[in-house]
Formats: sequence, C-alpha cells, structure tokens
Amino acid sequence: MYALVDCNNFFVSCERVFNPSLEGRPVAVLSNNDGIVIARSNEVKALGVPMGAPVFKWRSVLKKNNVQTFSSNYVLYGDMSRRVFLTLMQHSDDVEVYSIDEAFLDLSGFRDLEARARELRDVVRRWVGIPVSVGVAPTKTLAKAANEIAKKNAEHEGVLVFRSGKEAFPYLKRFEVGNVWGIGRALTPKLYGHNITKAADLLKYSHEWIRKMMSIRGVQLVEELRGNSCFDVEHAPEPQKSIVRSRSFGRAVREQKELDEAVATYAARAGQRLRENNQYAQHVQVFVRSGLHTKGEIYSNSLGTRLLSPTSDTITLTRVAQNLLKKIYKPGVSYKKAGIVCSDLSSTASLQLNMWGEEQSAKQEAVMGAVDAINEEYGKRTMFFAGMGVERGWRMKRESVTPEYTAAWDALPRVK
DNA sequence: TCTGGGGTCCTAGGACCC
DNA sequence: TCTGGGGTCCTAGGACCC
Repeated sequence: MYALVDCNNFFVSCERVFNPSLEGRPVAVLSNNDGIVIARSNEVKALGVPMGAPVFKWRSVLKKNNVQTFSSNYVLYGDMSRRVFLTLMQHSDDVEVYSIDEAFLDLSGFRDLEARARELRDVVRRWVGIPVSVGVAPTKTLAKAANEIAKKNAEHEGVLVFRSGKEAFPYLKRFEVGNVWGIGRALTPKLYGHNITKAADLLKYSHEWIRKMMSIRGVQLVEELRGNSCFDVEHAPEPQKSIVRSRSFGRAVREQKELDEAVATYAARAGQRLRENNQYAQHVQVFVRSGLHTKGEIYSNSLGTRLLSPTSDTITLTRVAQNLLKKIYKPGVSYKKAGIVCSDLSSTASLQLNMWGEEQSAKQEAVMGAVDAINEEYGKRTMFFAGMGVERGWRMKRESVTPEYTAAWDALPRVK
C-alpha cells in the first residue's frame, strides 16, 4: 500500500507559517518576474483564479478582492520542504520525495491505514506548521486520486484510504479523467471525443485501444486505476539526467552583450550544480526566445553541441555556450528569455578519457572548487566571472518577496 | 506592456549500415 | 530506367509532471 502526502497550497502555507495573520485571507504566490500565479490559497481558488493565471490579466480581480500577493521565495520553500520530508522520514523508512511538496510512502505492513495516515498528517502540522493531505491506496495513481479527493472535500478531513481497486471504483466514477495523474492538456480533449469524461470510463477499454490512444504509459496508468501496481516507491534517487538554468528577463533585451552576460550567468549556475552533483556534462544546448506577444519579431531558437569530453568547468561551459549563442543571435529581436541545458551527464566515477586524453584538468577542478568554496562561505556572488556582467539590467523582478526566515541567520523571525 | 522554472519519458523520423 | 529489407542509433519535439 502506498501513501501520497501532499502539502496543501504549499507556497501559500509557507508564507502563512511566518505570517499567521494571512490565515483565512486570500493569498497568492507569484512566479519569478511576478509573471503568473503559481500558488493559491483556497480563498483565491474560490475566486476562480486559475493556476498559471497571468498577473496582468487578473490584476483587477486580485485587487478588488484584496488578495495578498508574494513573489516566490524558493530558498524559504526549499527549506520548509526539507523539514516536511525529514519529519516524514522519522516516521517511515520508505519515503520517496516526488516533488517539492509531495512524497510517496510505502505503508505495507500497517493494519490501520487510516490511523497511520492521520498520524502523519498531524505530526507534519505540529512539527512544521504545514497542512498536508494524505491519500492511501494499493497503487500510486490511486493514491494520487485519493489525495486529491481528500483535499477537495472537507468531510474527509484531509485523509482518504482506498483499500482496493474495487473500493476506489465508486470514486473514479465521479473523478474527472483530466485529473488523473498522467493525463494532461492534450489527452483530455481527445478522450472527451470518445465520451470518456471520468476516470472510471477508461476501465472499459482494452489494452490495445488504450495503447493506441495513450501509448505505453497509458496502459500502465489504467492498470494502476484498476488497483494493479505498476510503479513502485523508489528508494534511492536516480542520478539527474539533465540540468537546466534559465530565466525570463525583467525587461526586453536586444543587445548581444547582455544576452552574453545572461548566458554566462546561467552557465555558471549550471556548472555549480554539476559540481555539487559530482557530475560532468557532455552536451550543451543554448536557447533564446523573444516575448510571447511583443511587438516586433517573434523568435525562438536553440542550438546544441557535443563536447569532446565531459566537463563541469564554468569557463568551458561559458565559452561553449557563448559560441552557440553567437550562431542563433539575431539582431533586432526583443529577447525575453534565454537558458542553457546540460545533458549527457556522467558521474565522476564513470568519467572516461577521450582518445586525446583531454579530461578535465586537475587545475580547472581546483579553480572551480575554490570559487565554490568562497561563494559558499561568503555568499552567492562574492566571486564571479566578469562575463556574467555587473549592472545586469536584464535581471528578473521580485517586487514583494518575504525574508528567507529559516534559511538565513539575519532573517530569523524574532520571538518576544 | 506585462505569461515561471526545472525536470522525465516516449515516439517518430532521419542517418547510417549491411 | 529500374530502385529491398531490416536493423540500430540518435535527436528533436511533444506530452506530462510539479
């Protein structure tokens, strides 16, 4: 049996922990650049503001209803997330962290599943201050569904248990097919075209039909809805397969020099993450994009290249990335976003020399190690490469960000 | 004027080979 | 002028997730 523990309105709940006066009031957390709504309190959901709503389109609704909006504060959310998972790990040996606000637990062996689920919910609330919902079922897909039903219907008080596929079935008859884990924006209208509107409707079809419609994952998904488990809790996290660093700019960017700075900045961040992970990338891709609805030319392009040997060296990554950028930069475009993708990652242990023996040199490793150590000790941009820019007029906007509270000494709340 | 960021998996189709 | 069959590998792009 699997449990899915999912934090309610997670980013909003994090803000409320440190500002209890927000309790019961409409609160929304905005994306980077304060562009769209990425977390909504129940009060904001009730206003009809959808996930991903562009702020400029909804500004009047937000204002009229006195919605408190916050820029996202990922340092704080990441730290709160860690606390939630540490709490769960103290109560179970089998915790798979699935996202910043969700974890699957293996509950095999527990007789009173409902009591166990309530216990988990209560302890996270007490120790961390974050409200969570718990769905329990014989498969992960059903646990996701149980969780969502528990969250949306107050009578369940945040906990719903399906002991079997059979027990889940009556709920699936009322469960929107588009809300099933793995069925998204593209598939939903296709399924509606075949009169499949509820999760239970999927169970009438043969594997062949489902396979044709939804590919191999679809077949597994439907089996999971029947109560036959296809996806297990993953005990050891797999090594990461790609690293992306990108940002939308705070304003339109036209000059290649500024794009160069941005790309150098993202290359440095990607390199830092590679080194943290003890990974080396052998493929580097750069992408740029104009605004979605800006005046002038709409342009989106990317270009990648394979390196002779894997690297985690910021200087190499920057040089490669800026060379790629040179080839896709077009003058006259208003750029709104750029980024870098590092893939084909290998670990230190399996690092192979190429035939010329140009492996990352010990010297490079030492330099980057020193840069990382200094920035770790004295703060993020204590030491950086000149190519990353100094003025950085293109940086993102964060107009109403809260302090980091638990993640920086000088931001700790005072109790007195 | 203003629409996030970071991931994974699957498939189709091209390149290449015999 | 005619123009096979079968395999592998790689990549780009789509779909999905939070």
